[in-house]
Amino acid sequence: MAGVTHSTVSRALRNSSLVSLQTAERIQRIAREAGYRTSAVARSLVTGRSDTIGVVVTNIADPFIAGVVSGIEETADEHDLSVFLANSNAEPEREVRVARKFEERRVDGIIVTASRVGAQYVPLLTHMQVPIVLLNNQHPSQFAHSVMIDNVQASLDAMRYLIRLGHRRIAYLGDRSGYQSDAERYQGYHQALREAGLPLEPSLTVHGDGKPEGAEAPAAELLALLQPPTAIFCYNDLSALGAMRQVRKHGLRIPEDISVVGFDDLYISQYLNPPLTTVRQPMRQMGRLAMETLLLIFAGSDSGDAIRVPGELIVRESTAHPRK
Amino acid sequence: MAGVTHSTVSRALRNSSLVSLQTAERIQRIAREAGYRTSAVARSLVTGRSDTIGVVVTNIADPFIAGVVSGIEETADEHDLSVFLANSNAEPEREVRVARKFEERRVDGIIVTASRVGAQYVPLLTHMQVPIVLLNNQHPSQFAHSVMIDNVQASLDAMRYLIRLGHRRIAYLGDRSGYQSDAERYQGYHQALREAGLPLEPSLTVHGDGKPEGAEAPAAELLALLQPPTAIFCYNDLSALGAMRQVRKHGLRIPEDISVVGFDDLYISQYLNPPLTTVRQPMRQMGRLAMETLLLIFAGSDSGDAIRVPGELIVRESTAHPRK
DNA sequence: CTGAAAGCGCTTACAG
DNA sequence: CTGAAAGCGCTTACAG
Repeated sequence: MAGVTHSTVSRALRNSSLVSLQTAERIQRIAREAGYRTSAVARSLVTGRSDTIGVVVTNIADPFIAGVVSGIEETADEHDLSVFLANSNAEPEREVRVARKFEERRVDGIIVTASRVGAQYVPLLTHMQVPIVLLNNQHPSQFAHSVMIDNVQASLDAMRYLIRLGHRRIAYLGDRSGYQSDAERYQGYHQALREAGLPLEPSLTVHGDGKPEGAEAPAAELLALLQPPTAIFCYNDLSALGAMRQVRKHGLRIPEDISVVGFDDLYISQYLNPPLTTVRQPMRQMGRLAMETLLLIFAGSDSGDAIRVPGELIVRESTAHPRK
Repeated sequence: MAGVTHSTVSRALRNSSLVSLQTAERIQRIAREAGYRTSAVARSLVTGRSDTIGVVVTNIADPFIAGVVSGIEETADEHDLSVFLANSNAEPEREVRVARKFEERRVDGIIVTASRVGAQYVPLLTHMQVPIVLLNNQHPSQFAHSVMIDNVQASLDAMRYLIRLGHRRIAYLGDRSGYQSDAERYQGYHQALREAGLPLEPSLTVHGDGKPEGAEAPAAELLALLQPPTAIFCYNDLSALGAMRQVRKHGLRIPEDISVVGFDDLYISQYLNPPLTTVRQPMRQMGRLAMETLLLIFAGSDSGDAIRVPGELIVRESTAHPRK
């Protein structure tokens, strides 16, 4: 106690204009000396806002996701919001469970990255009291708010580039089928082939799981073909990593014998040997956009837009003209 | 209202034994149908526990840190704790600021990864009300609780391996000097040289910044030496990435012309070309240990130990016997 | 087994 | 500019 009440202290600490400058300063000094720290939980209870958001990710160790979270955290911090982080392990039930937990914690909003929540779960998420923004969600749904990379345009760009180099037999090494981003990237692949009058050969489309290990077997299949492809367009950089290893195992050189293109432009991709040609997803900026969408919702301007972010083809040394 | 009071509802939802099974079930059903979600913030206010921990990291986009956070989150989730995540950008003031913010949020504990908080800040952290565990902290300090990789042993192992291969001119490409992990890894380097009766040549020790870009200039210096090293022991895998690129730029081959060793064993290191020989830090497990230390403190068994985790040398294809 | 009461630590109209 | 009072949504002894 410093001679005043409760209320005055509260006002002094929040810099209310309803308190004289000198008492305010005195109180702040005493508070500092005593090591007083306002209880954000008590404040939340009365204000009804927690100044907190929840981020659910499939796996924080995935470098794409870590980049996105970095952008989210940065923006949240600028606005004095704290962020809860939870992994879903790409399990839909878990995703719903952690979202519910966030709701109990009275977060002001939730961002879900690469949501795996399918049709059966959407209602559970939709009926939550908390605004939700989806980033690169893997199931088309009626969510009002989302931030997504423009997969079709981006893979179209990458494919057109390969075709311009002279490639005629281009393979697509996808993610597990069924997810939206895989379907859209395949769509770009397909469309580019059609544009160029090239046949869509089924044996040139294979599926991994978005990780290096998972890409090795399908890449091997491709290389074992009677007429192997001269270029492989991969679902993401991690898949490209597995494909490249497999290419080397077969004694082939990149890009002389076969070109490889990735998707994401992970931080490390420029340091690979050879540096990887890929489509850049501006992960940090996408995280930022998702957070800003939430901020807009908090401010009441509920636009309800689905934001599409363009990808950018980054040409490096893993691609070249085909052999013959 | 379902015919009972406040208190009974609270008891029913928390599965208290002080309530009849049938009323409990009825209440739970009604709660579910009404979409009722307990307010964790109100609960925290009365219980005095938030079931929440804060994790401060230098940069979540760093793959080592993402691995650690993954282990923390996993363990926290198993114990029904939610985790706050904040980046410090390796700025000591910011680190203190976010730790304070966590204190306001009444987290039950804090884990700081790769703390950059130097001597002048330690008191600020020490005087907090919340238990703190440091993971790979970068300044020796009087913190009771810490989890650290055994840097000296690990780099000793790596160096002994290189010496056994026949290398006599081995360089150390470190982090910015002044940090504990750099100092300790250098110590292992130094000690191994002494053991083998090899001279400690100053020009063979250079400093980067723990990132690929930052390693390129010092690596170039090394390669420009009249007698360049036959092996480079790098502070971490990211530095090794930059060093390897520089080696290639100089037209040299790895490992035929020069061997490269990293530290961390990032997920992607096994997929590099060539796959990187490195010291594995069990990041996930280290995160888990930090969280378990916090759990122990919560349970009152305040051991006060500093945990040292051994590193493991992983031999891959970036190392070989020296040329001549 | 259930209810009535107090209280966790704040904020914020409402008076003065 | 400051104080007294109510209340945010829970939990938990205390009675019964």
